[in-house]
Order: sequence, then C-alpha cells, then structure tokens
Amino acid sequence: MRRANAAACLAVLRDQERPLTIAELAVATGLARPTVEAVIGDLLETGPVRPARPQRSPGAGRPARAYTFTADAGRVAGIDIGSGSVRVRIADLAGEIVGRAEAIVPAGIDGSGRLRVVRGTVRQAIRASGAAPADLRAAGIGVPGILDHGGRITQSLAVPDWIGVDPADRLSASWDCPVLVENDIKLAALAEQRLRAEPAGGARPGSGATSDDDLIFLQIGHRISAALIMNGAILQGRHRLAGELGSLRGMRWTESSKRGRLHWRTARTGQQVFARAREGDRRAAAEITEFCAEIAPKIAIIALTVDPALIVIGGGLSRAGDDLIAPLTEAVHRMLMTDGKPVITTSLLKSNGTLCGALGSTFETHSTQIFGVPGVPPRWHRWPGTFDGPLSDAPVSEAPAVPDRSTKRMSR
Amino acid sequence: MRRANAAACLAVLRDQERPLTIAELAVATGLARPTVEAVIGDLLETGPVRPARPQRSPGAGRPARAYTFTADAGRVAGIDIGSGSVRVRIADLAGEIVGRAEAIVPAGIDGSGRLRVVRGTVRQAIRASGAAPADLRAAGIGVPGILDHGGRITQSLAVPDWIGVDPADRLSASWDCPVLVENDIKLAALAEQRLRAEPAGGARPGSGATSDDDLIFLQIGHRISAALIMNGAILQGRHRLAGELGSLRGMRWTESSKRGRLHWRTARTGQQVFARAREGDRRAAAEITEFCAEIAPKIAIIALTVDPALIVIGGGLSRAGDDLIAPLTEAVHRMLMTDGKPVITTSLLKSNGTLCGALGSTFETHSTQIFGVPGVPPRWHRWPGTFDGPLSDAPVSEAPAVPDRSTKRMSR
DNA sequence: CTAATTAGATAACCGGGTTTCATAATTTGT
DNA sequence: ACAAATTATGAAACCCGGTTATCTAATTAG
Repeated sequence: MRRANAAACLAVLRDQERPLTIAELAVATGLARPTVEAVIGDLLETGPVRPARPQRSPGAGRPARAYTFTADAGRVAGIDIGSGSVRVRIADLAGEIVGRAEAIVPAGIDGSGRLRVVRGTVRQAIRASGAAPADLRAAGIGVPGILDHGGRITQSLAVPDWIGVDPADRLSASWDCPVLVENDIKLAALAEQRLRAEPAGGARPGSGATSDDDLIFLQIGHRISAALIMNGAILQGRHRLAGELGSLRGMRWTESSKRGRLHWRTARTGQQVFARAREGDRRAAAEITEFCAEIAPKIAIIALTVDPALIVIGGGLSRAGDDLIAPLTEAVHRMLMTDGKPVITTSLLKSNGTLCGALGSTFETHSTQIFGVPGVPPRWHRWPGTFDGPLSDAPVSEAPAVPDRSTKRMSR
Repeated sequence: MRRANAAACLAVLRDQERPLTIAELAVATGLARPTVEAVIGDLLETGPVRPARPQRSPGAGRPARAYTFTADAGRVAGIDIGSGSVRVRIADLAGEIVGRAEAIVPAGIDGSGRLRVVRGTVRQAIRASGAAPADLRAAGIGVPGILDHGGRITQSLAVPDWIGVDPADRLSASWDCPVLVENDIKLAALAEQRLRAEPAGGARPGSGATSDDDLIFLQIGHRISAALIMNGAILQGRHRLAGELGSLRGMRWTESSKRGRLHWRTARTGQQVFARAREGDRRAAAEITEFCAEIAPKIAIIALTVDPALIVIGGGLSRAGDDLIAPLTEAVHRMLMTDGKPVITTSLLKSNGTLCGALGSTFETHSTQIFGVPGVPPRWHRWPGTFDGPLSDAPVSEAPAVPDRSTKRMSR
C-alpha cells in the first residue's frame, strides 16, 4: 500500500517535468499531504528524487519546498536483435531516449561473437547518452526466435547461432543488472497493446479486463509470425509457444512461402508488389488479392479462437497501409459468419515495435531495480516517434550529463 | 480485507462439517483469535452460520462455544438446457446436491414455452430438495448457443426458439435472484479446469497464473465445439465468440459434417463406430483414424495459438476413452514440430460438465448473494460423481429438511 | 512592524488487524 | 466439597498506515 503510493508519486513527479511541491503532489495523486510527505521522505533515500530549488514565489506565504525527478540517475537499454543487426536505444529514468547505437552482425558469426557485438553496441550507446556502463539499471532484448520458460532460445531461423543460449543469463552477468529476453514479435505486440489501451495521459485505474487488453499482432514481412496479448499480458502458453504457428507442420501461410519466408511472383519483394499495384499493375493487384485470400483463413481461425477486438498488422508489408488492410480486412471478414468482426489495422510503431516493447516491458518488469519502487508505470505513449528522430537534449541542457556516479553525487 | 477473512472462515466452517470452535477456526485460517471472533460475530448476523452445541469436553477447562455452517439455509440451482431436455440440480449452501429434476422439452416449442418448462422443472427440483422456491439464492444455466455481452442468445441450432431471448433477465425476474447464463461448453470447460487446478483439499493461495489455469475444452459428440479457459477464466473475447469456430465460414471439422453435426459412414452414431472398431471392424477403425486426421489440424492450430498444457475432450465420443484419445493424440502431436506438446485427455465429468460448471460458476459469481460474503470458493472437487448417484441425505437426517422459511427459523 | 498568507510539522483519530492479560466456566485432585 | 488446574472468552493495549485537524514557521503585503 505504501509502495503503491510511492509509485504513484514517482510517476507524477516524472511526468510533470518541473519540480513539484508536496501540496501539488497531494492534489495530483489524491493522497493526503502528510502521506505524501512520508512517501517523499522514503523516495529521497531510495528513489530517483531530490530536493529542488523552489520554483518561484507567486505571492505571499512561506515558500514551498519542491522536489524533482532525477531522470539522469540511471539508464535502461532496449535492444532489438535482428539476423544481421543489433539496434540499441538507451532511455533515462524518465523514459526519454538519450542514447542509441546500431551494429551490423556479420553472417556466420557464432553465439559468443553475437553476444560480444551486443555488449559493445550497448556500451557505445550508453556512452553516447552521457552515462557510464555502471549506470545501466536494466535491459530488455527482443530476439527473433522461440524461447523456453528457462530463457533459452530453442528455435531460430534468424539467429541460429543463439540456439541453446540463455542471453539473459550471459548478459545480466556482465552488466550486473536484470536482463529481460523475449521474442521480438511478442514485445512488439505488447507495445501496440499498451499504446492503444493507455489513454495517453497517465495510468488508468486498475479496472477489470476489458477488450482493450486483448489483441493479436501479426508480423507480415519477409516472414509471417503472430503474438497474442490477453488480459494485458503476453500470452505465453505452457511451453511459451503461443502464437508460434510456424511450428505447425504443414502450416504455410501462403502456397509459395517456405520456412516462414514469403515469395512473390510479380516483383522481388512484397513492397515492390504493392508499389506496382498502386501504379496500376493488374497482375500485382491480383497477387495481393490472392495473398490476402490465402492468409485470411489462418487469421480468421486464430481470430475466432480468441475473438479479439483488434488485429494489428506489423512488419514490412504493413507499410502498404490501406492497400493491404482493405483487401485483408475484406478477406478475413468474409470468413466470419458473425455479427462482430475484429478490426484490422496497421501498427503504430512500424519497425520500432520490438525496441519499444523491449524498453517498456523492462520498465514494467524491473520497476524495483530501476526506480527502487515497484509498479511505476512506463510512459508508453511518449515513445512513438522518438526512436529515430533527433535525440531530445532537454535533460542534457538542464543539468550537464552525468559522466559517472561520483560526479553525479557532487552535482547535488 | 475483512471480507476476505469472512470468506475464509466461512469456507473452513463449511468444509469441516462438524461445528468448530473459535480456536479451531483461528488455527485453520491462520488468523488471530480475536479477529475470528469479530468475523463470526458478523457471520452470525449476515451469513449462514449459527451457534451449535459444543461437541464434547475432551478434558478440563471451560467448554468452547462452537459454530456450525447452516447448509440448509438456501438453495442454488444448476441448469443444463439441451435441445430436447432440461436438467436441473439443486445444491444446498454447502454445495451438496439435494434435489434434482429433469424434463423433456417437446420439439417445436416456442421460447416462452421453454422458459415455462425451465421454471417448472426448477420448482419441482427445489421442492424435491425439501425447500421452498423462495429459498433459491442464485441459479446458473448452460445454454447450447452463442450469447452476446448483453446476455441475449444470438445463435443456436439446438434451441432456435431462444434466439433473441435473454434468459437471465426473464428468469431472475420470476425467481427474484441472480441468474447466470453461459454457453454450455464454456461452463463444462470451466468445470474441468477448476477440478484439475484445485488440489482437492481447499482453495490454493492466490498465486500468479500458472499453466494449470489454461485449458482447451473440446466437445466432440453429435457436434464439435470448443471453449478456452485462460488465466482461470472463461475466454470470452470481444464479442463473446472465443472458441466458436462454427462461425467460421468453411470451417468444417470433418468433410462429412454439416452445420456442426457429424456424420458417420460405418455406423449410425460415433459410439457405434467405436464399438465396431473395438470388435475388430477394420472399416470402422479406418474411419476413426480418418476422423482424427481430419480434426487434428484444426485442433493443432488452436493448440499452437494458445499453447495450453491440456486439451480436454468431452461430449459423447469421449466415452470411447483411450480408443479416441490415443489416435487423436497421435494425429495432433504429428502436426506439431515443437518440443512441448499438449496433453490430450478425456473429461472428468462426462455428461455432467455443464451442470457442474453452471453450479460452480454460480457459486463463484454470486457468492455475496448466496453466502452474504464475497469470494467464498466453491467446492468443485466434491461434485464429480454426485450429479447422478443417490442423493446424499446426510443433511436431511441431521435436521429435518426445511419446508419453508418460517419453519426453518423455528428450528433454531 | 504587523497582518495576511501559505507551507511544514505535529497530534489526534480510525479501521483492521495483532498480542497481552484478566476473567469466566469447566474438570480434576484431595 | 472445595481448591487447583485447565481452557475459552472478552477486553484492553498496541501497531500500521492512512486521514483530518491543529499548531507553528516562514515569507510577503501593506
């Protein structure tokens, strides 16, 4: 109970970026002032909160003491592992993206080599954020493969070198912080759900499960893969295989796909097929219709199994937007003899879904290690668009970036 | 918090069938004695608890006051609606089946007629239990059709006369108690899950979701239908259609099935086909193999979508036991290229799954109306086998059955 | 320099639990 | 028969974490 109040205060303090007084916090959280006072006392010791100079004196009366969120007191890493690349984004405690780095992973690398690349890229990104590696509080990794409950990768066409590897174990040892590893599509699915469920303005009250808490995420690009979010959580299943329809013998999403990889007739890539169709190429348009007709029954059977409100399409093909969504929706809806049919839409995060899911999921899961308090909700809705644009340098200009812990302490 | 303690005390008092002292209750619940005392005070006023004569004096000391659960203070109805029948079981507050009645519903009846039959059969069953209709505290009904979130039946091949009807609304008005209406297969699925998850000895602590909380239930009889339990709850979905694969255009479980009804070549009914196969009929055996091969891909795709630990087969065909489970398991497992595969097994409750689910779900949902306290866990594990055998007359012999409320009060 | 204003600190209270202790109602022992 | 032992009960005191109410401190306005 005390913990929940601490988390609420911390979240408000983080979201209002200016220093806040006890009274302001009490109003914002709905708690009584003495309670907030006690909570702040705890947070000053254990959490990323420090006293700040009072803002200004707007009138008469004793000036209020103010407190501010120390966004710069630590770092969290989001990591997207691809077959040939590693993408890293570093967030400060406020969730702001303050560092990034990417690396090419040479084909034919072995598992340890890939781990080394990940370690190096993360180190580089943390440095770029103006922090030291020791500031890393937690990391989340999206991996293109199947994990077991022990955290080992059991199957992966994209990173076969990591089959049998437990990346969380290896990396948390070298970083000395918790590391979350999850399938990339599942993370992207979680990110989509969080962004749509949370009404962009703060955590919503802990109401019961609504249909906002469910969605199916379908990655359609070179390969097709699925993930399900149910009751607001990634659906894992008994063997952590939920959604892994590629493991179904004879399950080919389309006639011409092999090992989950799509093949196109009228152009080399799906994107090109859509481009040609848009330019009026009838054969390309026909191939798209055919493609939708082929995958629609599979989507429909999954959809009717769990009856989600929403099916989100991600991956390269989702860039085609309505050119894909319209015929696909039509094909899927035609399969359903029901009154209610799922809405099909494209992803909000495009190619950043896994990164976003990795960061957000890490903030959710390791709140205690990150903030010293459990249950601080991540700011999912602030992330879209921040993964690729120019780095926000607001925190840097306000207080010079923290090179390492010793300097940070001096800045108090 | 006080409520949770009251529920715990009430559950212990109900499960130990003898009168208990405060001290015994304190030990059983892990609460402090004064707390139990306060809870008992509340329960004496609002709940089915009354003081009892102390058991005996096992030694020296002041004799302890004892309290006992008043199982006879009310009734709960479980109702299974079939296309041509209505089955009713009446439970006392301890969950014991103390009354039953069944009725044939004439073909071609209209919706109101079927409602009248239900009302009459329930009244008869309550009377048979030695209680008055006014003693009904809550009822649960399993219906062979699709419901919407408003409680209306939107589709049903078995009871077309109830399409558009909201049975909960109609019946709760006439009985003046809450009525729960749910799809029959979903209730059977819930019952199977509860019976397997609860370690037959009391409620388990509210741990996080385990794979015990998920299962797929497949009804295979004249028709095939599915229901999913996820995180210990019936999976409904956005439109309450989860599992309703019959609503999928072109979804036929087998080549020869029509509108969800199975057709057999080598005999008139599935049961007969299994009987002949067991007697050595090769054609019948081949038809079984073929049947499994036809439905296996559909089961596999559902299974891999949610990756359950367990798939439970219910319905008429499940009576074939291992004759069905073995070839079906083989066929389904052959579809899965995964390390972990779901276990397939037959239902524990056979043809009583819906009744059991209706009763248990009603006890769970309407605990407040039934016991005056929310969250009293039903005794799922006591039900198997009690739906058809001779009525337990223990409560009747102990205290003569209660004809109506006035007499009941006198018996205090 | 006083009054007004506003924040911080302290105290009193409340709900729901726990522990502690005095007291009541028995049986046992002499 | 009556004291001693035994056991349950009921009341009181305490703790925790919150609330409201009140007093005190620090500042500005006039």
